Amino acid sequence: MNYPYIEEFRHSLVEWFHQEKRDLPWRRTSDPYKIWVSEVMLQQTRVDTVIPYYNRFLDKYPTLQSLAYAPQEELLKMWEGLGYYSRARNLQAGVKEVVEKYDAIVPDTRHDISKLKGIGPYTAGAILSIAYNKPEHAVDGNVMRVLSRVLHITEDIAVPKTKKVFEEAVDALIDEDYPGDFNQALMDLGAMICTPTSPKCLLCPVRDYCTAFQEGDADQLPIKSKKTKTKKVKFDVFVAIDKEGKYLVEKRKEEGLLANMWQFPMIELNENANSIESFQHNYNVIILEKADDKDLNFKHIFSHLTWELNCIFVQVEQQSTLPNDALFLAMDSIQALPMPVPMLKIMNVLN
DNA sequence: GACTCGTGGCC
DNA sequence: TGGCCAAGAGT
Repeated sequence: MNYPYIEEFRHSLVEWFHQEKRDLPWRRTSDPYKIWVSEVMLQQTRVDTVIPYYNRFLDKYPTLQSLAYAPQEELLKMWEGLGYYSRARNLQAGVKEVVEKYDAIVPDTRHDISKLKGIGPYTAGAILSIAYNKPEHAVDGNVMRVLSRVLHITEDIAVPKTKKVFEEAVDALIDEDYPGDFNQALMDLGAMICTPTSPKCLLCPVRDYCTAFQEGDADQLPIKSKKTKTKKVKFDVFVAIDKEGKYLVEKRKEEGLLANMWQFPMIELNENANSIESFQHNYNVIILEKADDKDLNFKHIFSHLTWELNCIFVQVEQQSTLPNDALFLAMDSIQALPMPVPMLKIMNVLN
């Protein structure tokens, strides 16, 4: 885009934003911490999903200090159902570093803020531009979609290197008087007008500057290569209750999928193994009775794999010590633990 | 650079 | 219904 159209583009975009921007909770504050929380929650997550989590989270942790030293189990419970749970752990680590190393002031340079856990190129630019009014790019999926159309960029946005093209484009286009509004305007435009399918070009404030609109191929952009299919993994899930009416639960490993979340014991189904024997052996219990009348069998689809879960409801007796991170707990105690959605589905059946 | 890491909504 | 997505970051 050439001068003077850049200036007209900026003005039209920011003016539209001032008129049409959505009233969102994190737009009612200038607290860098609260904007930080919102940006982390919004990573790969829809606005409508985030809103109630955001409100509850800041009610519980209104300041950097209140989050920095919160118990991790409580923190995960606040994040329960939101997904990508490492975000919560990284956010707390970053917040703790700000409290201890930066005297509880969120850094205002890309150099420093990018060192914090959980803050990558996008989140750094979002916080700097929105909270500190710094002219920094914040390129997310929305921005790549909008600018791929406006500037008719046809490189594959699934290739990481392509993001640099868009960052340089934002650097050239950004409104240095209103960088936060400019960045948010691109995102709101992507969410409300310049949508992935059926873009509302006739309502677009910058269609006069949009090459794809002129070419009539906005719905063909951006170019994005496909992903690979998800793998399937089968488990038997043992919902085991003892004589006191307590259920056997265990804490997952501290790294990887659903790290540190709680679950009913799961035995992966292999061709050469008996899951019932494995369960009794691994957890030092014997099955007294199996409830064949109950039946719960369902799939849970993650972004990169699918669980096929078959629940087995049993009464058990403990024979010796349980493995680490496994214990029998009463139902109301289990409900205070952070559990992933597939386990919450099982919990619902028990109530 | 390719994988990993959640969930709910949409068509 | 299955695939695709939605304000990415870590490894």
